[in-house]
Amino acid sequence: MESVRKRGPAARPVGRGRGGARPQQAAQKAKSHALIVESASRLFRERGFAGATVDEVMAAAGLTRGGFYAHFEDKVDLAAEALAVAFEGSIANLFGADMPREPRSWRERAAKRYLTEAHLDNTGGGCPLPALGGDVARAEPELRSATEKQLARVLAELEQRVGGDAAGARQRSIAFLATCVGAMTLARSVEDRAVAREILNACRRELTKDSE
Amino acid sequence: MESVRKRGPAARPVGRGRGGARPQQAAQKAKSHALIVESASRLFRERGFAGATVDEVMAAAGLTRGGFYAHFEDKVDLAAEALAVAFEGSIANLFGADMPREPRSWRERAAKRYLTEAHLDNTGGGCPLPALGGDVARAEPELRSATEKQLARVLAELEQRVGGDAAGARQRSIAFLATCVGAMTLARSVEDRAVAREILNACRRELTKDSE
DNA sequence: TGTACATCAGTGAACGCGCGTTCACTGATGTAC
DNA sequence: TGTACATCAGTGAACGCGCGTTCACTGATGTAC
Repeated sequence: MESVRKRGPAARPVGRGRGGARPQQAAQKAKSHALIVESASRLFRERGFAGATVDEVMAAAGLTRGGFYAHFEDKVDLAAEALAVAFEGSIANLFGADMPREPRSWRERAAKRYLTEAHLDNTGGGCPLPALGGDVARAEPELRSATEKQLARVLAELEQRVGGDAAGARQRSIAFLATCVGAMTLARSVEDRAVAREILNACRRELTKDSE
Repeated sequence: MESVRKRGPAARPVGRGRGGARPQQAAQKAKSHALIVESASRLFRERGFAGATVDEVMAAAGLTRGGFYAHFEDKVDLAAEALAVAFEGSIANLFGADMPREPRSWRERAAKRYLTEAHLDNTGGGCPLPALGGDVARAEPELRSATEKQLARVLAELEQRVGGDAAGARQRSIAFLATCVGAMTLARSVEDRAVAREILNACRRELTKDSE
């Protein structure tokens, strides 16, 4: 994970001699692929990129290790896809159709959803930023580029929801997200549940107070 | 690092037969000990607990691997000490005698110091919370207890500096710290320097704006 | 229609490597007599 | 004062283990003729 990656065209030699398309097999493979990525997305968030092994990810997807490299160039490649899937879930959770559109209501609902004990305990299914931000910071540039792209999406959505004067919307969006991510990071870094709760509650109140 | 630790009294058998104290040797050992912890503190922040090996830490301290277990029970033990040293530095940096005592000035100086490119690039010498928060969250409980203790110190200092009405001081302190930690986490998670800078600047402005 | 055959997702043993940890040893220090 | 000896910080080879990755193989699928 730390080391440089051997490159190469990885030329998938699809020289099918006579046969036509094999949609059945392709569909099966796509299904397995998605299963592997979902398993990885959860396991990586729970244990970090280095803490979850290729073996464990494949086993969680009901497969064996050997098949892995027919799906991914290497573990970093998997990490990039797993990260994207994790962001997808987070974005759907915070900006889905079930969320209010009025800024003040949205902020309250979003902060209540994010800064909660359920999320604290659900690292594997939660926001990838507190779960993997530290890992991404020291990983391959490709993972930071992937994160950057997803972060831009999150911020674009946020700008349409935070409310307040339009001029400061982007600044407030960034700070809102930073506070959420920092709060979860801090809350998960302490052992005492009461302290964790206090951190989450303090930030929730601060993010939904009137002046904001 | 993930596994449970073998316990045991680790009874250092100091049954000195005839000799008295050996202050020279003890002093030498203490010096080495401090060197190892400082090297670890930097390397762990840079690469994570799993990313820096016992070998590398000892080499950085000018020693060889074998001596390690005369200083520490295991790698987790080292991590706990390294974490404490990192917090010490961060606390000195934000609450030292060279910082203003007036709340508004302090906030400006603190945010300017923390949310800066120099800090962004200095993971190994910077705040342990964005650098190791994610690692601590999934590490041994002992590391979370250590973090909790240090966090309490940071918050106690913060409460005396953030300003505003006394009733909300703790809440504002927690949110202030969360925003700082989240901002650095986000900024380090993207590849484009301009984006990182925007994140840091947005949070700095938000934390020092008038209404706060 | 039947059959030979090409394809390919997935298997599982094996590889090389690096990690945390152990342990018999070394050499400098300084005390006891 | 001199010398034998106990102490102990640090050395470096070795250990067992688990990781990411490779590769020859299997068995199901479905096409070509």
